[in-house]
Amino acid sequence: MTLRLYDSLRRSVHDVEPLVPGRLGLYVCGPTVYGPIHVGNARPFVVAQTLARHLRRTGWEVRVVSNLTDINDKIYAAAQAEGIASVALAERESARYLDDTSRLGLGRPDVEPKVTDALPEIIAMIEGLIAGGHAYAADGDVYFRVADFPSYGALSGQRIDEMQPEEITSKKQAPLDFALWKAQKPGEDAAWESPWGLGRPGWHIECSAMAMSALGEEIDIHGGGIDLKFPHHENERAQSESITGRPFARTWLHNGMLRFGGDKMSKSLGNVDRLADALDREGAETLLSLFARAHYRSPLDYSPASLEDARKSNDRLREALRRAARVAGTTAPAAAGPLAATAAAVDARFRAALDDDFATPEALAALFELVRTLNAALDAGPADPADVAQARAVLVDCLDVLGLAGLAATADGPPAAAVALLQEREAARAARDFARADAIRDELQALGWVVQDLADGPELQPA
RNA sequence: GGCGACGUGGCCGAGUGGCUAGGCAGCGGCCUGCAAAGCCGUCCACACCAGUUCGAUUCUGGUCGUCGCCUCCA
Repeated sequence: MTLRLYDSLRRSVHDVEPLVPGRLGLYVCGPTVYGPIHVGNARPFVVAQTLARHLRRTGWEVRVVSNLTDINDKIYAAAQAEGIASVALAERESARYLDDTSRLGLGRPDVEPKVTDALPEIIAMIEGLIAGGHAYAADGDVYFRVADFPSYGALSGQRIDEMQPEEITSKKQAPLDFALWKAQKPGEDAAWESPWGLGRPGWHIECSAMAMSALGEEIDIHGGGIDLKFPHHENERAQSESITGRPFARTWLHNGMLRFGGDKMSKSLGNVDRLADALDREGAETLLSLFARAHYRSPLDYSPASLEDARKSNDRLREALRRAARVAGTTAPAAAGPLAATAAAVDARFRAALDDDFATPEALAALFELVRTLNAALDAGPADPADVAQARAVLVDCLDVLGLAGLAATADGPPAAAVALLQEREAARAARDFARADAIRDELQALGWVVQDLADGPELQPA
């Protein structure tokens, strides 16, 4: 099966043709670390990590690179507001970003470069741009000459003559020119040496430099939020292609925005839910399920109702896995029954859906088909344990791609007190004292355990 | 104002020129002491107006509306 992805530059879905057969390099723009990230910021991370999991499962060798921008105007501002050194603030927020995203349980990108570690590459690239006539130094600053890059605007669909840029700053030669290097300004407590004096890189150059450094001059896939398309990715493209004369990214991958209360979730609007808070409240699985429910390019509604839906669909998956585990035992996967056949078909459909522009909703639908078939088989009577084990294995395997394998985890058993109550309830039921039995069920509920009377006896599950 | 995306059933959310998306919720049934879980059946669609077509939710044009970008932004 061929991997197909939507390329923002070509504005269509196309077959992915890797630079090296069997291998894919993926660069995703990470955060500027000036404060805690919100749930929306997590979307590109989740898309990249889950896409990589799918690709690895289907035989690709994948290298994910995602940067931390730890030099930026906002970092100076935030540090000043707190009265601490900007370097200290960036380090603290970098660590916090790594902690927060790690809690999603999707692992880490293979490489996570920081701007502060990439100054030599950045400076070399700026020198190259100046040498090639694509950029010019001006009194400690360096600017990229946009007029020098004919296809500027092609990625974002902006036309240079239609753009209404801010008024020209004194050192720029043209309004659209953007900074590659900025001279240190008063109040900025950190600066780096360069051929143009003390200063720091502009916003866009670091991604070009770090992407090339980690993945080469041409990269397979470059991703990020769609709000980065302009100017960030447009500028990255201009810089990179000016210096190499080759396409920078073979596929530009952009995820849609998270909507919160009808608007894009963003720090500037203030309608944010911090990722750490959301993880505390909802847990990683609910958030990951929510992300998977919508196609990565679509806007995604983040609301109590959508979280509730995500939680409940996880419950359904968890319940099916639990039922299957009771029957499956430790049977070796040598199954060939009808359920195993369905499982195989669903696995194929799951992979095909993700290969087709990473259609997680369709992939999820395939899994629910297997859930329904599995439940029906379990309802129908004694099921072949090997078949059930096979179906369960496929479910777990597929869910793992989405970071949801934890739904198969067996919870810690109930405490002795709860077990005792359950036994008491069984005695009451045997005596047909249903009032007593129901009262005990309420007590168990209060302890956090739900009773289910199954065909082969009662079972306690975490509420 | 410019560029782009999109408008699907009670809600969320896929998809397709004629053939079941899926989840949640509702209704009926089975199972159950009851409940939960599950299964079966079922109601509720493709913003509006034209056009193309044997046939459009699916293509074309227009209208209205929503969202994103054009400034920091995942």
